[in-house]
Amino acid sequence: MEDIGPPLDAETKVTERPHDHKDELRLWLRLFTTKTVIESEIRRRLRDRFDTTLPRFDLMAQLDKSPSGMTLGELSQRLMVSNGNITGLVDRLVVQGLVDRRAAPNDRRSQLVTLTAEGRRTFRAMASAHEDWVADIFADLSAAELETLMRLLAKAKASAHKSMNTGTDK
Amino acid sequence: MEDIGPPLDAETKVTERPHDHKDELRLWLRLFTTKTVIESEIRRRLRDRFDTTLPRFDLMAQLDKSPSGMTLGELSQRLMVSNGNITGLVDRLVVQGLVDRRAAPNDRRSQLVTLTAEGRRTFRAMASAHEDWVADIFADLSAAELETLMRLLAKAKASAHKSMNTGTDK
DNA sequence: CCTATAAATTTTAGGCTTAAAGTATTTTTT
DNA sequence: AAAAAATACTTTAAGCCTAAAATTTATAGG
Repeated sequence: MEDIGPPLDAETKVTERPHDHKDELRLWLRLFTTKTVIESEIRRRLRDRFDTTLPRFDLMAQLDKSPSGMTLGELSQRLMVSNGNITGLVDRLVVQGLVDRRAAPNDRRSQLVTLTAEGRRTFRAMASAHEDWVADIFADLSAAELETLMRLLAKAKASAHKSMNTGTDK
Repeated sequence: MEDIGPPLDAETKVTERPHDHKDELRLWLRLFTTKTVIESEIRRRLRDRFDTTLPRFDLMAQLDKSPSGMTLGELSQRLMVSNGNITGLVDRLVVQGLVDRRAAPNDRRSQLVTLTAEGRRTFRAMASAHEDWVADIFADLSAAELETLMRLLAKAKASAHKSMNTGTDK
């Protein structure tokens, strides 16, 4: 039998005897490693077959969905990365001739970024291969399992967001 | 009606008419963003409350589990990062006085890395807070949902590993 | 013993990333 | 209109990360 120690009063019980959170920790570790394994495979393929990187691919994917172009600020928000990061990423894509950067019509602070014709052609080829890679990576999961994962990950993300606002110490 | 084009022989059918893989793509995107959201929150808390980074925390976690120390090569494998990366991380932790680096007994090529007394004390405090953060982040998921996620992520990881070895073009 | 190969680590060059400070422009307030 | 605040972006300093080349030490074969 388990020794539960001396009796505790009601107020201190929870903090004195927190149930352990090893399961959540294990889940977080597994989420982390699963993502790492998949991501490093995708990065490797992008590099080997298209001589590009995941951040550049992601940026181009956003632009492909916005034919009229996006500002650096919009890209920063969509890709969830800092402004300064986008500056450098766009710089390198401009050098490669895959995107264009031009002044926004009404605001001289802003710049509109668009795919060049070559950028669009290149992206479409990469996206097609990428879709196949991902399908291959998840090939062993049934449609029902995919759906369950989608739902639970959404729930996890929502839970995480909630804990950021109401969390122990922000 | 859809024009399915000329008849295809059995061998080429699958590759000529792949069903679309948008679901897998969406799942990958969700896995990615879920991990990003959680990870950036954890990084922020590690920085704000302990003035450290996730890679350093992860490295110290490995050392905490190996009281007799680990070589740089072992750390590299466990953390799934390159050798050169570990060199720099250990350098910075040595400067901070959190880890020690000493020659391995039987092989002058190797070095054994261990937590210092302060490193161990510091890590234990961080690990305890970290466990609480993660529990908080996943608070809205039931035990059954945690278990399902664990299982499906393991399956996804296994599927990914398989596709790396047998994949379209390695 | 000597040479070739392997293993452990470091170095190098380059890219990604952030937070914080700085610049230019626009909008709001007074 | 002038001053103040906000917005869009760039720069800076520092850390993380990789692949590939280089260095040092160990091991194996002759």
